[in-house]
Amino acid sequence: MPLQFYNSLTRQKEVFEPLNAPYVGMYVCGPTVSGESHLGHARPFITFDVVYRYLLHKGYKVRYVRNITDAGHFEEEGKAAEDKISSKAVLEKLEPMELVQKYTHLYHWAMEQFNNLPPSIEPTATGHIVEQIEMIKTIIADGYGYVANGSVYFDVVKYNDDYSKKNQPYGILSGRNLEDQLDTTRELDNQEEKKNKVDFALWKNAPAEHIMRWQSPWGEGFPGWHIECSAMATKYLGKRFDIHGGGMDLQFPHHECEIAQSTVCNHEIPARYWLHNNMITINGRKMGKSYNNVIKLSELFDGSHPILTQAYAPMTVRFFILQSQYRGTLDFSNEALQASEKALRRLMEAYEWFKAQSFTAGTIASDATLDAQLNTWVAELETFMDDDMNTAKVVANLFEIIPSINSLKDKHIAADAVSGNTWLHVQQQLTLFIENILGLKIDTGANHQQLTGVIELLIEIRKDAKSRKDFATSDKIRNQLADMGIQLKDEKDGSMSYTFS
RNA sequence: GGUCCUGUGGCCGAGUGGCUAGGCAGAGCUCUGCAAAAGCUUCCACAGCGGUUCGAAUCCGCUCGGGACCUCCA
Repeated sequence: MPLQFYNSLTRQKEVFEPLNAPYVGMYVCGPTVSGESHLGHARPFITFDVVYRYLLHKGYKVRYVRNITDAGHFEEEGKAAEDKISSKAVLEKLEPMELVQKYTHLYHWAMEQFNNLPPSIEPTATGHIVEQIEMIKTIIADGYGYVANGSVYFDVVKYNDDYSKKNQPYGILSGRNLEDQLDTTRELDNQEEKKNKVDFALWKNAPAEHIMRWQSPWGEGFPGWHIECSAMATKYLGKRFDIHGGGMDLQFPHHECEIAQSTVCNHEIPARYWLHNNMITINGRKMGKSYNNVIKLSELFDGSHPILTQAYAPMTVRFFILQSQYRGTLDFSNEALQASEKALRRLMEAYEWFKAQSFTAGTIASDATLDAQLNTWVAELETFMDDDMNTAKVVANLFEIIPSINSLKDKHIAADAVSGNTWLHVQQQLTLFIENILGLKIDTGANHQQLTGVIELLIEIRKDAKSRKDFATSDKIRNQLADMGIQLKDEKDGSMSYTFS
C-alpha cells in the first residue's frame, strides 16, 4: 500500500505523491514565542516530527520548514489579563526581543527533550519583514489589498467573488461559506477601517506604544497575523509545495488566509496536502489560555502543576501522544499518562535487551507459526504508517511482539523457535520503527558513571548476601534502593538489573 | 445563531459490515527465598431507540450527551 495522508483540503485520504520527487517540501506552523509552550503545543511538533522522520525513511529528501513567530503583540506572559494601559508599562520595562529570546530557548529545549529532529530551516517572522512587505505590495497591486489609515487589509469579498469562479472560494479549506461569516464575525478593533468585517490585516499601523515596528510604504507598523507564513513558505519551499501542517485550530482563519494570500501572489494554492492534528483535551476540554487549563511543558516535566500527581518524562509524553492517531482528540489525565509511562518502560526494556542479542542468519525455525506471526506483525508496521500515520496501530503491534522477546529472554521459548533471519529482521525493524520513526529513545535515567558504579557494587554485595541466604541484607539493599527510585530485579539467570523510576 | 466533529469496557485508545486491536488497572496461575519483572489465562464494551442487511461498534434516521471552529490560539 502506498503512503496516504488525510488531506483536510479535499477531506479524504489521498496517496502521497510529491510534486517533484524525491524532493518534498513541508511547512509546519511553529510557536509564537511570547510564552512558554504547553502540552497542547507538543502534539503538532511531535506529530509532524514523525511525519518528517517517516518521509525520510521513505527515501525522500525533505526540506522541513517550521517558523518561529516573534512579531506581533508581545506582552509578558501572565500579564495579558491586565488592561492595555498597564501592559503598556510592561512593554516599557521589557524589550520584546528579550521575551522572544527567552521563550525561543525554552522552546528549543523542549523540542530537544521530546527528541524532535530540528527542522531544515527555522525562519523567524522578524527576519522576513522585507519578504512580507513585498508580498503585501503584490496583493495591493493585484487589487486584493487596500490601505486604510496606515494599515493594509485583504479584501476577502473581492477575492471570494473572483476566485469562486475558479472553484477556489474563500473558505475552501475550512468548508465555510462567506455569507455565514458576514453575519457572525465579532467586532474587532478598527473594524470601521475595513470594507467588510471578514477582511483581515496584512499590515497594521503601529500605535505609539507599540515597540515592535518597522518602516513600510504605508508607514511604521508590523505585519498581520497570517502573512509571515505565506512569505516564508514561498521563500523556502516555492510557490507550490507538498505538505502544510499545523493544529486543527489553525485551519480557520490562519490557513485559510494563507491560502488566499498565496493564491493571489502565486496563482495557486500553496500546498497540495494540508495535514491537521487534533487537540489535546483535559477533562474533555481543549487546553488553552481561555479555559485556564494550560499545563506548561516545564511543569509537566517536573510535576509542578497542581493537576499533576507526578512528573512525566518527555518520552512518556511523546509515547502518550503516539498511542493515538493524530487526527483524533486525545484526552489527558494522570491515569492515562501513568499507563503510558508503564507501557513505555515495558516496551523499552524488552527492546533494549533484544537489541543487544546476536543471532545467526540461516538457522531454521522450529516453530513455523510463531516465525510467520512475527514476520506478519513486523510487516504490518509500515502498512499502518502508510495509512495516514496510524501510530496507534504501530504501537499496538509492537506490543504484540514484546511477549515473544520476553519469552526468549526468560527462555520460555527456545532461540531456535524462530529463524535467525527472522530474529535479525525483527531487530532491525524494531530499531527502525521505535528509534528512527517514532523517535523514542531509551531513557537511561541517571546516566552518571559514578552512580552506575555504586549500583554495580551494591548488586555485587547483594549477590553475595543472597548466595549466603542472608536475605535480610539482600532485602535491605533492594528496599532502600527502591525508596530512592532505583528498582532492582532478579533475572532468571541469576543476574540483577536495575531501572530508575 | 452558523459550520463541523464526536459518544467504544474502570481509564486512555484502535477499529467505516462478518475475524481477540493494544496499553494501564482488576482476577487467577507459573516462575521466585520473598518481591518486582516476565509469561500464560481471564473479567469488563461499542450512549439510547428505531431502520437497512443473512449479518452493524461500523451504514441511515431520531433522541440524549460531549467537543471544536466562527476571535490570538497547536
